[in-house]
Amino acid sequence: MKISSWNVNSIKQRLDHVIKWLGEQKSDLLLLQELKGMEFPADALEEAGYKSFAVPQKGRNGVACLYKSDITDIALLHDHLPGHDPDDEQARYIEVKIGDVHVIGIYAPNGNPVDTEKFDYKLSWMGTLYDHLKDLREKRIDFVIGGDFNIIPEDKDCHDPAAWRGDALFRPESVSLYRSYIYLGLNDAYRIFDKSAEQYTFWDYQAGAWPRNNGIRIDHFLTSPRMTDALLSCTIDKEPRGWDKPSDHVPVTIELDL
DNA sequence: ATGACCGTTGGAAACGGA
Repeated sequence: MKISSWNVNSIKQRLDHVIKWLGEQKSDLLLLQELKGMEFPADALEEAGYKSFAVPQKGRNGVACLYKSDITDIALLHDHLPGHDPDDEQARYIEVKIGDVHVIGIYAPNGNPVDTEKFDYKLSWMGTLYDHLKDLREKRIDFVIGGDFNIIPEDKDCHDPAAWRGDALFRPESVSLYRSYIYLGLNDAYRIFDKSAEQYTFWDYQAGAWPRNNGIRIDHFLTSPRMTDALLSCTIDKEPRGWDKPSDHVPVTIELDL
C-alpha cells in the first residue's frame, strides 16, 4: 500500500501536476491539502483513475483523499476534526477507513503571527488533534496520519534554525504539541529510514529559496506502532518543485506492507 | 544583483500563506 501526501497550493492551478505525478507514482491513496476553492475536479481525476473524498472551502484551506478507482473497501469517516468547534468552517481534516486502517489527512494551522489569535488557534487545533489521536491509540486502532503539519520538528529540518526560532512553525509550544503525538507511540516515518539527512518539503516562492535550498521539512507522516512495523519506505520527492508553476510544497510517500 | 512570490477574491488591492 502506497500512500502519499501533497500540499498543492490550489488544486485548480496544480491539476496537471497531480495527474502527471500520480501517473508516475501510482500511489494507492493521495492526501491533498490547500485545495483553495470550492471547485474540485473530481471528474478529471476519475478519468485519471482516482476517485475522491473532498472537503473544500471557499478561497483557502481544503483537503481531500484520492484513491485508486479499484479500491472498494474504503469509507469516509470524518470531514471535520472530532472534538473541534463544529461551527468552524476551516477545512483542515479528513479521515477515511481502508480495510481496518484509518488514514488521516491534515492541513494544520500555520499560526503566524505568534502574538495574535492565530497562534492560539494553532495550539488549540493541535491540542484537539492530540485528544483524538490518543483516543484512537486507546482503542488500539491502526492508523497513519499525513499532511502539512506546519511544524519543523528539529533543527536539522530547516536550513537556518536561528532564523526560524521565533516562528509559529518552530516555537517550543508548537513543537511540544507535535512531540506529544510522538509520545503516544507514533513515529515520524521519514526519520525511521534517515536519522540525519537534511531533507525539506517546502521552499518559499520568495528570495530564491528553492535554488538556495533554503527550505523546511513540515509535511510529515506519523504511524501508529503496527503501521511503523509495516513501513517499507518513506520518500520525499523534490522533483515537482522544479516543474513549471510548481506548488511550494512537494509530495511525501510511505509504503506499507499490509 | 544578498532578492524581485503566488493564488483567491472580486473586479483594486487586501489577505493568507510559511
